Amino acid sequence: MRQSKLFFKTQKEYPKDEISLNARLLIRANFIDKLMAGVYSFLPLGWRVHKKIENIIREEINAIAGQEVFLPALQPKTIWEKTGRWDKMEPPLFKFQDQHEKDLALGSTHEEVITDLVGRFVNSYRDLPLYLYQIQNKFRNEIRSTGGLLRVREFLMKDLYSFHTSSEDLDIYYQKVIGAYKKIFNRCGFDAKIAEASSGSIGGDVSNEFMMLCDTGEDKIFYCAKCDWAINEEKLDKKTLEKCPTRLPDGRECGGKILNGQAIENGHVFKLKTKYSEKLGAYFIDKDGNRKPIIMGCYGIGLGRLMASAVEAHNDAFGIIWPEEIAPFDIHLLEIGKTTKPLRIFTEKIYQELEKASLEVLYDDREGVFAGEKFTDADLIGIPWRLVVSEKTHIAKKVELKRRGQEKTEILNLEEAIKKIKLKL
RNA sequence: CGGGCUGUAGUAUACCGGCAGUACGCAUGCAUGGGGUGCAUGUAGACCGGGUUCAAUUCCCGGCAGCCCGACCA
Repeated sequence: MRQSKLFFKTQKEYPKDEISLNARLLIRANFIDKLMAGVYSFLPLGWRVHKKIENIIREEINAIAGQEVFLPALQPKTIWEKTGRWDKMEPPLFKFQDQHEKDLALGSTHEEVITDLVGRFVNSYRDLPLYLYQIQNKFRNEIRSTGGLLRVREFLMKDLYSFHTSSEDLDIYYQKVIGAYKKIFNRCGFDAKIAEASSGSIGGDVSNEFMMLCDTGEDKIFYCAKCDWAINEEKLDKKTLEKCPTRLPDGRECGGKILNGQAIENGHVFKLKTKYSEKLGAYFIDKDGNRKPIIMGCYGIGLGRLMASAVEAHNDAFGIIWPEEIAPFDIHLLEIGKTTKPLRIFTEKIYQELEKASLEVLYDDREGVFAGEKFTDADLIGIPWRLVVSEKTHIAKKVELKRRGQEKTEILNLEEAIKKIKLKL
């Protein structure tokens, strides 16, 4: 992508009135734009990051047999009344009426819709288990939006729903989802702690939150220094914890030291059991001919929040430092100094070679922009590798390679640089 | 929703009860070309409504909007 053509303009100042680090960086670096409190546009750079997160999630959920669907955001009051959540979810349910004064809601979550759907299609134990997910906009009439992208009123969520014939089968799949989630969060650049949590308005008796340690997080957790076990403070009814209670595969206790800190909740998984299936009439006939409610689980990840968390976790005084897998591009190619024809030909060739090597390149080909501004922009945007070309390197037939967040600059030829980048990627 | 703070060019800000200033941006020109370059010219602004006053961007009231604290939230 040629930067001169990119719909994008970094700002010289941080936005006033934004305290939240992710909002300050993402707005200033022009990844997102705020339309109103808790409602943001994703601009080309930001949308690329968002898409990468989306694809990572899709890959990992497909890998555990998830089938992607797309459910409506516009939902009738009737199904919400069946579960008793029409009144209970206000807020955060957005409610309004259509032309015919029929009550509607914008989906803040999709248990009702999916359970209604599955209930009408699943009749037999032979149809189960079933794993359906979507990546779709959720609308939440939050009392207050906070922390930039951390808590917004409209956002894309990956929500997966599983349907089983038994609790045992749910338990097995629940663990599979936890495994997939670990991979997703690792690929997005951080280790998540898996916290025992309370279920809130979603319900069910067991739930786990995927927590990223971060001083600006809204939740306080107690976590193990050795493994990924944790517990949300709200779940910890005053009993003190000294050692990690997790059972290792060999049956011993983990016994790791317990620490505490603030964390951001990036995902939440629930064992719903039959809470929704009973109310919405989602039953199946088992092997012995008995009619039983379907056993359910549900599993959510907020994509924008995940993106914000990555920014909160990876930055320095100069800007964002994207983890490789979710960076908007692999390489930021800068041509600096006065643009002369021979230099431009040299840089264009490098740009082509990089793309030929299947690398994603943002090419700062802007003319008349000073080196300092290009460097400052590059640091702010935070693409993992910076490749600089100038009259100096042109004469030497070399490029300068620097990794965002590290001091060292290397001067080498293009083939060596590509090799190096590919090894790290 | 309750509490607190705040609304001045695209952005960040200054001053003021009496014609609204600066920096960046943007446009044009010349110079320049390795960490937001220099000079010149131009461009663009008081959230909305009411009140007090000879006069309101400034003071008062009401809206609206933003941020922050509270709310079992992906």
